Amino acid sequence: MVGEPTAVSFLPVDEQLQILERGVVDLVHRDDLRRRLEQSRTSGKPLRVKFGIDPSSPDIHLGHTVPLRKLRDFQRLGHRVIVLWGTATAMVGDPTGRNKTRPPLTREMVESNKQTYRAQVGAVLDVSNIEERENGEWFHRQSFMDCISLASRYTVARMLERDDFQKRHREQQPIAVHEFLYPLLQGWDSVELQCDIEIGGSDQLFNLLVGRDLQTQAGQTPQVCLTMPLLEGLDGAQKMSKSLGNYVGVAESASAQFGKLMRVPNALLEKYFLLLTDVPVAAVQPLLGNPLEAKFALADAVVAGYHGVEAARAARAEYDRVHQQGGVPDDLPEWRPAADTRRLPDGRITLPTAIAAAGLAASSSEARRLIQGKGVRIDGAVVADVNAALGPGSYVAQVGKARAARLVIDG
RNA sequence: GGGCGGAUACCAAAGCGGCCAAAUGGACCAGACUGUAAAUCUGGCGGCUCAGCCUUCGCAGGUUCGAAUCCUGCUCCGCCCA
Repeated sequence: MVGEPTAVSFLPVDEQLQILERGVVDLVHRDDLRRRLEQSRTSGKPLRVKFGIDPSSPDIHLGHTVPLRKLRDFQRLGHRVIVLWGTATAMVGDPTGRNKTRPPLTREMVESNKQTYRAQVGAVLDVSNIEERENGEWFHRQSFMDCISLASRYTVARMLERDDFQKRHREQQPIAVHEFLYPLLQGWDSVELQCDIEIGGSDQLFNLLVGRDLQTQAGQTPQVCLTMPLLEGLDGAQKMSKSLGNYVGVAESASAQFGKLMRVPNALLEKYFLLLTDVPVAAVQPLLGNPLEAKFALADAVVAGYHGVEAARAARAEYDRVHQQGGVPDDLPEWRPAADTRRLPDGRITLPTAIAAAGLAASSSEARRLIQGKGVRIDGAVVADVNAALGPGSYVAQVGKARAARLVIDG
């Protein structure tokens, strides 16, 4: 989705504030933000709003879009969005929320992650109208003595104020010295970029606040810090993350996104509406009375944002057919036996072999167990026989309600 | 630098010479129920050409008819003292 043309003149401050405060967790300080908005409106000068992205993983999901959407709000209101690629900081590794030291990334990994990331950020922001920077610009050319100088601006006691450091310290988990440096690096970015505002996840508050201190020391007006909630994933418990498998990817197909959003726990519906859609708060409440309908509305809104209204409609129709009428999904992945696929003497392929080879099960042993557990259907009929085998032909194989493929076996 | 203790499957954690592919809980998968989700119940949860066979209990050797369990060395981790 692409933003509307940049506003020529700014909206009244109260209207801007109303939009900007949606979903926000921390705002340090609200009065500062108001003052800055007033100044920018008077002077006609947009605010500089920074968001740092450490390209430490290659894909972005709906959890990442929460702060990105906030940036988009700023962008649409005519402010200057700065996406700061943490090419240097990604190699240090943000200790936030970690209970152990992050493994360092190589420069190559960082660069390739950045490329994929960048393409996906465009799904939320108008990337033709942002300022892109890298903190490698300054950190890669600074000397060790610069680093010492930066480190001297903050005390150990202040670093230890952080919950996660405190916890690790108390539990006698290791904290590497460079981890103390991370917040300083992030804060220094704000000095270099002369930010008016920095946005981050709510776990980033400490890092954002360090930026204020460093800016003050550097003679700049300290930035406004604005944090957004962390979004729980589909399991309803943990933060959305790729490694936990509880995510909805920005780059996923419309039907995949739709199906996943229909699996969001009811308890999270309101939060998802607030953070992932533009549906007015007042309009959300009445929807929640009927969780199923609300969920359809949510999935519609989100999928339409990434794939368009038509695709969302089609995804919904498909969902209806597949999940509510037990049908078969569109766009079945097609599997054909490879040359080395094991066959019976008569040329047939056993079902467990085919199911596993087609990627519907992790192994033929698992496929076998699934069959025994009545979890496998061929052309809509449950297969009970572990020793079933497929001759030439085309079959629709389904495992559970989510996995399906078309098996095409030649003679 | 000194003194202890530990490394078991995705995670946590039993086992301490055969009855161990390895208890139990969580996560996860499938089934029943449910127009979503949740709850509940059932089954599964190393691999294979699967009533049998093969590979696993930090790594490498050794003792034994037989080892996750005993011995030796190595690596890593935690605790306590300095």
